[in-house]
Amino acid sequence: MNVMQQMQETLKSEIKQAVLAAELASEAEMPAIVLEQPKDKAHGDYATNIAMQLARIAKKAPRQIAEDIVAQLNQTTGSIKSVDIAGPGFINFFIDNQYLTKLIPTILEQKEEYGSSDTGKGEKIQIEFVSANPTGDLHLGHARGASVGDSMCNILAKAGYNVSREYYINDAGNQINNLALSVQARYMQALGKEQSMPEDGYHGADIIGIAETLAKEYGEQLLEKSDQEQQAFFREYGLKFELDKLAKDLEQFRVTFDHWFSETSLYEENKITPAIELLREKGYIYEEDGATWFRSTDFGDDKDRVLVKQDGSYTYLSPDIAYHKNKLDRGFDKLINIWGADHHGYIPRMHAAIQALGYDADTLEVEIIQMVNLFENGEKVKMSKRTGKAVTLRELMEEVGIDAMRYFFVMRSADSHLDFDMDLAKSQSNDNPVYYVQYAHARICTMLKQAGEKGIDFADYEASLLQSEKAEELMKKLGEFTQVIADAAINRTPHRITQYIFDLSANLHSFYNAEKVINEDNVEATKARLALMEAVRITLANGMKLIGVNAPQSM
RNA sequence: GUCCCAGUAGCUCAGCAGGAUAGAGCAACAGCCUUCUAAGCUGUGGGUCGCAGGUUCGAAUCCUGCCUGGGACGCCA
Repeated sequence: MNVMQQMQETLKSEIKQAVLAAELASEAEMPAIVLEQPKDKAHGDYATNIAMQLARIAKKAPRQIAEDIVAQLNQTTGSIKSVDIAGPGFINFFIDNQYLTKLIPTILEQKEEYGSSDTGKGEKIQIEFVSANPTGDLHLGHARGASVGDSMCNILAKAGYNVSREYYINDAGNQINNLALSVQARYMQALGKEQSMPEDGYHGADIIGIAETLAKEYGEQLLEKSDQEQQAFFREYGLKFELDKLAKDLEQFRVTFDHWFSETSLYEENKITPAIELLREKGYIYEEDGATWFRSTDFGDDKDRVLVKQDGSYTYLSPDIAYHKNKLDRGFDKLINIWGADHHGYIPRMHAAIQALGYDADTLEVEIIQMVNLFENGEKVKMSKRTGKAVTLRELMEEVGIDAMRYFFVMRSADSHLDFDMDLAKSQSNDNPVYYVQYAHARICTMLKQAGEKGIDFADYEASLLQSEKAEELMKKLGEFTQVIADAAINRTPHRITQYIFDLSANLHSFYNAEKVINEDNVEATKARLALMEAVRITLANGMKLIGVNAPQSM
């Protein structure tokens, strides 16, 4: 807890004591004390609506209640400068913000650790994200999922959760057979032979690339194998190629995983049938029309779901249930799946499965990432995985740059559709918000460097010299960082981090324009300002790291 | 037909475990570089928070219905 949070806690407990002392409510009736930061400075540094909340309990007019509270308030603690009653009954607190200067040594000392908290209390959370089929290139939607997922992991870890990142490899279904057939067809074509693509084949350029490599390396050798052997070969080769490429692209995108979990392993280790049998023992399974059904309607699903088809093969749901059972068996307190919006209809049956396995529905949390629309030259770019003409993650990284992409994909709330404006993301201009933030960081680096060149060492500084309004605003913003991360973690809203670093950057730029940091005629004040700058730099860098954006020394 | 998401300034979006005069960026307009990077700053204008009810001292925020846009509703994955 930093000084700002301590300050707020002190204030809350003072308010509570005053309410009790005024006999307005008993301990049991006491509502949660809400402190907010008013938008208007005339309403003080903090305000509470407690008087309105108590109106019904105390059966008095809010303004009268507010007066009773203020009369009982111990104003000598908590740096309270003055207290006002305003509006319908708000109590406004004006604080002596000198206490904020204590933040600076804290931040300089904690460095990369600043912003951490134990909010999560070590809760074991597994986050599964991306999990794109290894049948082609990652596209725009995956890129958003990867950005949001990775940022969420970083944020939760920083807020004290024990996070495990996982990628589920769909390497067992029909799509992999199609992959093998597609590679085979392209291989034949590469050898100059007439061969049409399978009906649900993958038309991406990457498949053509695989085939050309194979044609070059093996010539017509592979045709000597039996059709079955060829299938197996193309399947394995294609899968390995696609997986390596996925991992490499994601790593370049600054997204890594603790575990890559193979669907095939569920088959190989015979995990699926036992999972179904477990549900059968619990009475959630029945046979009908030659198929095996899961009675998911017991848990609010629209209809029951088939687990084993008439032909004896599993539906997709079966390995998924086995997979989630496996996750739970690994001892996670909570599972978070990050899915594209097109899979949201799958949520009720998955929640049903979790409950049928004997867990609370909210043990599994599904975060839905809404669709991304790509705009170029003011026009919407149509995407199609079938024709392979979708814009890929790799192309975007080359064309747009990773920093801008990572920033853009988390800057909106995940449940809003995102319009990705290529021209804006590419533009090296002040229209591009990622530069605004990076520029703030680079500006500070320049100042620190120049101070160093002038021989100014701010190891010993007196933070209390920071008394200007702009400096105070900056420090206030710095103090919010830990709580912002905690809120972003609890609410699973990584976009709050982009908002925060944008706001902090705005404060920095404003400060920069209002005050000259390095003034050799006043070395003591200069040192204090340099320490503040370093604190801002650390906080900005920590924030950018959470969303996978680089913090440049210069621009 | 059922379900999910969205509808807030000209545009793109925050705000939504209820709070005071609803915010930001872009666009428009007016200013600020002999001074640490102007990729910056300062200011102005701009809103029936989709519509209609309801709950409340108080609703953009919660509830109900409706309208519009997007998506999902397979013994596909």
